[in-house]
Formats: sequence, C-alpha cells, structure tokens
Amino acid sequence: MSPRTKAQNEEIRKARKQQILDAARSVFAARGFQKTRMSDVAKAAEVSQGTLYHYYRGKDDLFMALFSTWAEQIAEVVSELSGAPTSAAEKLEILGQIGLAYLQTDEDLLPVFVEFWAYALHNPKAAKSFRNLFQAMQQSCAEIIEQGIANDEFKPIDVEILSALPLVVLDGVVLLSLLVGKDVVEPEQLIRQTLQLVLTGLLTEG
Amino acid sequence: MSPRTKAQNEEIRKARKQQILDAARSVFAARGFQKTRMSDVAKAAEVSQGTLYHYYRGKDDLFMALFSTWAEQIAEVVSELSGAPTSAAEKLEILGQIGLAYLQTDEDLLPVFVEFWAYALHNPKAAKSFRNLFQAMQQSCAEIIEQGIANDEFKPIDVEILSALPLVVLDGVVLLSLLVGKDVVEPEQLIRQTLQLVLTGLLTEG
Amino acid sequence: MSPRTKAQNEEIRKARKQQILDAARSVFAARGFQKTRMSDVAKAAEVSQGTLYHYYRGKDDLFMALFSTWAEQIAEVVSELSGAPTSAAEKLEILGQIGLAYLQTDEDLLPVFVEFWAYALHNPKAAKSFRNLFQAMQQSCAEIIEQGIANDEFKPIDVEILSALPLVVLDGVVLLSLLVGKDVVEPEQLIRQTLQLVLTGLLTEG
Amino acid sequence: MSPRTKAQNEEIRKARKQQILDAARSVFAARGFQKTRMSDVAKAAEVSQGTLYHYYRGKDDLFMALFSTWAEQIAEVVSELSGAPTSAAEKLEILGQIGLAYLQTDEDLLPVFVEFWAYALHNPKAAKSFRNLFQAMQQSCAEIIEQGIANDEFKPIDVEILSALPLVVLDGVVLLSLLVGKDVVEPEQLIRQTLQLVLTGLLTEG
DNA sequence: CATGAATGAGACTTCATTCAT
DNA sequence: TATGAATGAAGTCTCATTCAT
Repeated sequence: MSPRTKAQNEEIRKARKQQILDAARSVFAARGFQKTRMSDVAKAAEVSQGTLYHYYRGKDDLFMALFSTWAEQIAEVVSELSGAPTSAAEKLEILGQIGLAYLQTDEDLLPVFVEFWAYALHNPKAAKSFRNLFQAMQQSCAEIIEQGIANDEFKPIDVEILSALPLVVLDGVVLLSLLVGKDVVEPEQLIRQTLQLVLTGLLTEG
Repeated sequence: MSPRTKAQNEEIRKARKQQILDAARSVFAARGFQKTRMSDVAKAAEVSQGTLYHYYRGKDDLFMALFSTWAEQIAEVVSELSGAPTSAAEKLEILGQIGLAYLQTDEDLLPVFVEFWAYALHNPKAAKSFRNLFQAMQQSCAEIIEQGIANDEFKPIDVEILSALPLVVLDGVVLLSLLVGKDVVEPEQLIRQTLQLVLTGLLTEG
Repeated sequence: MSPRTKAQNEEIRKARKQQILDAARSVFAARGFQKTRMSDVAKAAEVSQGTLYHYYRGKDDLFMALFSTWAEQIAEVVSELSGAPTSAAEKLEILGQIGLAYLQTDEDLLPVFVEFWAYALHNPKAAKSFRNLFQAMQQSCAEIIEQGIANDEFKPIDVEILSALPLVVLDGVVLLSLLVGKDVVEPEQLIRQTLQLVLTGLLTEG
Repeated sequence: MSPRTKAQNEEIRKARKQQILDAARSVFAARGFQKTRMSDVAKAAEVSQGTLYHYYRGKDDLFMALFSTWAEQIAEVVSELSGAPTSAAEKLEILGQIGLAYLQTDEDLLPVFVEFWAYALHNPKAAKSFRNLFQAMQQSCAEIIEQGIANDEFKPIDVEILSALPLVVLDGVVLLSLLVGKDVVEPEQLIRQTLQLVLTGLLTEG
C-alpha cells in the first residue's frame, strides 16, 4: 500500500517503454510502418492506446525510437572496431562480419529500415538520424583505411570517397535481399566476395 | 459534326496518359508518394480527378506505371550493352556511365524509387516489377563478366554472386546520396572509384 | 446518298429506343438498378453513352420507361378481361393465370420490380406510375366481383377492399419467390391454392 | 482519476449503439437508405462520424442491424403464438392482429423494409436474414394450420403452401399501403376481410 | 444523329490523437 | 499512471451527365 518510490516508478516506466518498443518493432516488421495502426501496436503491447501516448509522442516518435536505438548500437560497435589492435584488412573483414551478424539478428527489422529510408526523405529528423549513423560508420571506415595506408598495407586511395562504400553496399544488400529474395541475392556470399575483391584491389602487392 | 475517328481518340488518349504520368512524376517526386493526393496530381496535370481515373485505376496504378516505364527502359539499355563489341572491362565502365547518366537525367525520380522500394515490400506486383529489373541487370552483368573470364581478361570468380553487385551499389548510392547529400556521397566519384577498385581486383595481372 | 425521310428517321429512332430499352432491361435485371452504370447499359446496347442520352433523359427515365411499358401492357390485358363473356369465378381464375404467365415470361424483370418499389417510395412520378397500374387492376377486379355478386355467383362482400387483394398477393408472391426461392414459395401453387381458397369463401353455396 | 470499469464501458457502449441505431432508423425512414449519408446519421445521433464506425462496420452493417433486430423480435412473438391454448382460427386472427400492430407501431420502418427487400436481392446476408424471418413465420403458421386440421376445425389443405400466405399478404399490404396510400389500401380492413374470407374457405362446415 | 473524353460533386471510410474518468 | 470512447480532418474513388467534334 505504500506508494512506489521514484526509483521504482522510473523502472516501471522504463520497462513499459521497452515493452511498447518491442511490440512496435514486431508489428512494424510484420505489417510495415504505413499499414500499422496505433491500435495494432497497443494490442501487441497489451496496453491501451492512451498508454502508448504516455510513453511516446506518437507514431513517428515510435518509429524514430526504433531506428535510433538500433543505429546508436551499431555505430558504437563499429567505432570500437577501429581502435582494435589488428591489421586494417582484418578489421575490414570483421566489419563485414558485424554487418552480416546484424542482418541475421535483426532480420525482422530489415523491411522497417527500408521504410525508414523512404520516411527520412521527407522528414528532416529522421534524415539526421540516418546521417549520424552514416557518419559514424564512415569515420570508422576512414580510420581503418587510413591506418592501412599508413601501414603500407593498402595502396594510397581516396579515403573520403571509399569510406562510404561499406554502408552503400550494406544497404544495397539489405534492399535486394528483401526484394529479390535472400536465395537469389545471398547477403553472406555477396558481402564476403565483394570484400575479397575490394581487398585484392586495395592491398599492396608486396 | 462527325464524331472523332478512332485514330484521333487513340491519340488523345495517349497524350493525356502521358500528360498525367508526367504530372504524377513531378508531384510524387516533390511531395512523396504517401503525401501526394490524387487531387494534387489532377491539378498538376490540369485535368479533373475524374479524368485521372479514366486513365489510371488509382494511385497505385499510377505509381506502378511510373516505375515500370522507367525500369523497362533501363533494362533494355543495359541488355543491349552486353552484346557490344568491346572488352569486358570497358563494358563495365560503360555500365557505370549509364547508371550515372540515369542518376542525373532522372534525378527527380530518385526519391520516388526509394519510396517504391518500401512500397514493394508489401506489394507483390511492385516487387515483381523490381525483380524484373534486377534480373535484366544481373543477366547482362553476368554475360559481361563471363565474357571477361572467357577472354582471360578477368580472373575466374563467382559470376552468379558478383553480377548482383552493380545494382546493389547503384541502389546504395542512390539511397545515400539522397539521405546524406550528394555533396558527401558523390555518386560520380563513388561509382568511378569503386569500379576502378573492383577492376583492379578483377583483372588478370598480365 | 439521299437524306433519310422523316418517316425513316422516325423508324430508326424507334428501333434504337427499343434496342436501348432491351439492353437496360437485361442489365438492370442482372445487376440491379442501383448497381448498374449507364456505361453498362451503353455497352449492352452497343451504343455510346452519348447516344443513350439522346433517347432517354437519364438513368431514371430509362427505369421509368421500363416499368411503364410493362405496366401499361398488363393493365390493358387485365381491363380487357373484365368484359369477357364468362362467369366471374372463371374470370378470377383467368386473372390468376395471367399473373402467372407474366411471372414466367418476365421472370428476369421481377427483381427490377422490387427495386422499382423501393425507388417509387421517394419518387413521386414512379409512385404515380405504380398507382396507375394498381388502379387499373383494382377496377377490373372490382368489376369482376361486382358482376359475380350481381349474378348471385358470389356472396355480397366489400368490393372496394377485396379488389385490392390480387395485386397484394401477386406482389407478395413476387417478393417471396425472389427472396426465399421459387422452390420454397412456388408461385404457381401458391396462387392457385389461394385462389381456390378464396373462391370457396366467396361462392354462394347453392 | 481511475479509468472506467469494464462494466461502465459496457454500458456506455450499449447505450451509444442503441442511440446510433435509433438515429439510423429515423434517418433511413425519412430519406431512404440510398439517399442517407453517414454524416446524416451521425448528425441525427449527435455523434461524430468516427464514432459511428466504432460501433458499426459501415452503412450496410447499420442497415442490417436495423432489420435483424426487428425481424428477430417479430419471429419470436409469432413463434410463441402457435403454442397458445386457443383454437386455430382464433390464432390466425391473433396473427393478423399482431401483424397489424406492427404496421402501426413501426410505421416509420415500413419504407425501410421495402428498401431492404431490394437490398437483399443483391446481398446474400440480407437475403439470409429475410429467409430466417420467413421460415419462423411459415413454421408457426404451419403448426397452427396443422392443429386446425387435426382438430377437424379446418378442412384438409396443403399446409406447406398455404403457410406462406400470411407473410405474402403482409408484405403485399405493406407495399401497397405505402405506394398507393393507406387511405386506398387500408391495411386493417384488407387484412381483416382477407382473413375472414380465407377462414370461410378453410373452416369445416359443421 | 453519334461519339466518348471530360467533368466534379460527393460519398464512404480510416486512423492518429485527445481527454474525461 | 491507465483507459478506451470519441473525435474529425482528410483522402480515395465513383459515376451520371455534358459537350465539343
């Protein structure tokens, strides 16, 4: 009967928020963002629609939260990579593996991302969030490539430009694997072989 | 006095249909598919809403027509390429130029494509249309690469897998150039340098 | 090359008008008045929509024409009956047969009539047309019954009231046979037996 | 502070649903089903259009609810009759009175019924609902007539066929009284005299 | 007389969001 | 904090009718 402490409240709040986010994720993934109604999310989260709006400003907020959470995570993982004590080539390979791992772990989110892209075209906040992810990835890649060049491991090339390539390929692979089918565009094979091809072109011969 | 001849009617219909498609293109590009109202399209095409529906079944039909028209064109151009009397490496370079040319000519359509991807996720017909484009591109690329290998111009590699790469990169570039900005992800530079890198990895050394 | 004479024109006009009316009948019968589009009628009549409007004011006009034509026909047939040189009872039986004949000949029109009733509820002209039919039938029936009473063939009863009964039953039978099925509510049996029952109650005993 | 209890919500829902149904009844009766806009119903019910759709799937659902509610009621009343401890003839008279009572109580609904008939022609669900009413009435009538025959109160006749007559006549009377006017086709007189006539033909002489 | 492209008003319905309880 | 009934703006699409040719 004693009122909950502030800390307890905070915890409950946090749990509810996650519960809702999880529900949103699963519903968005299944039906798509556009076709999902807030009532669907509420039902999946087993809360009322009103409660949804206690925790999130609205549908857009929910969508942003979903993407941001994920983007921050991956950005962090990738940043940590560039400082690791290995060769640049190995780092690029690990990067590829990280990408592949996400494709598998968050397979359900993939279509949501595609929708997020379209969404971001006309929504500056979302675009900003996407840019943040891009910049984090690009910077880490740039650091790796620069290390490789400094090491004389890689040929000297335009770092600025090529550091964008990993996300370009990753997003392209996500898209095609979804639209033409994972059986035709096999993410694992495609990323692996592309990486190998690029490395061949990148490595100094000696 | 006399009614229009069939030929006249046919002409009128064709012209109107194109006029509407052009209007749709410009409006979809500017506001996005979702945010575009049929009344916007009607206004832009300077016809009544009723006329819109004489020529297209609905908003979806209009959207599909826009993509299909474009996809068929590019598929054709690319197929013609593979039969040209040049080296495989040169063909790949031409392919890159074709892609770049489309990015410039149809720059306004680029956001529409991104929306089309999202749309296709939950629309089998649209997905089919996208797959058709993919298959045409993949096949042409495969022919080029196979030619290169047969010529001993390229090292032997997994054609099946790598022939998907061009569309992967093209779509990735479209996406990133839109979302992070053409000034950051410069399509021309990115495609050119990627191609060069890949060719380095692909060409036989001698 | 000589211009058509007025008479010829008149004939053509009449033929076209009938052609359109026949088409309307068949389409209205198949899809219902409400669900039928003028374009459907045009297609069925193998004329353009514009032509439709040369001959009929609009959809309503077409509907009215269909009913009126039919109603006038039946009214006339029934009026002729009352003057025939037979007993009243026999006339009632013939009346029943006439009704049944129409149910068979114009079976396709039956649903159209039901729609016409609903239509007439909010359309004075249509209501008037229906009333005309009713009055014609009622008067003929009244004459027959009066003859029967004068002949001492029938018991004296309230002619005014009972002369409405035939159309009441006919319309009720039309409705039920359509909605519950001719196999359950068999028009022929129902009308025959009702008539017999009524006659039993009507005839003087001797 | 506290949310409403389930019971409270249930009550609110029930009340609103009835409130809307009442409004629909009055608007459909006044303007007809086709000419009634959902906004009219909303206005009459003093709720928003959105609320309408919380409680009913759409215009059709509303229409069906209106008829079904009524049909179930009358079917029940009639079924109860056949078990009552009176003579068969008296039961038929009571049946007539029940019909008449409904014509008066629900006079406003009569035009709605006529529209419902037309509606049911092309709507299987509605047709089913009508058939249910018919079957309930027919069965009750059949029981009454069979009782009469078993009692030697009535002559032996084709029960199957004649048990359809009451609804035939009732619907016919509804129709004609609406279309030609209650002053011309007086439901009360017509039903009373028809019943009397039929009974005369039905009763055994003794 | 014949055509059919064009019109445009208007209906139904959806759903993100609010707010009284 | 939690509920879910209520809102109402907005959008897609239909179709009877017109009119230039």
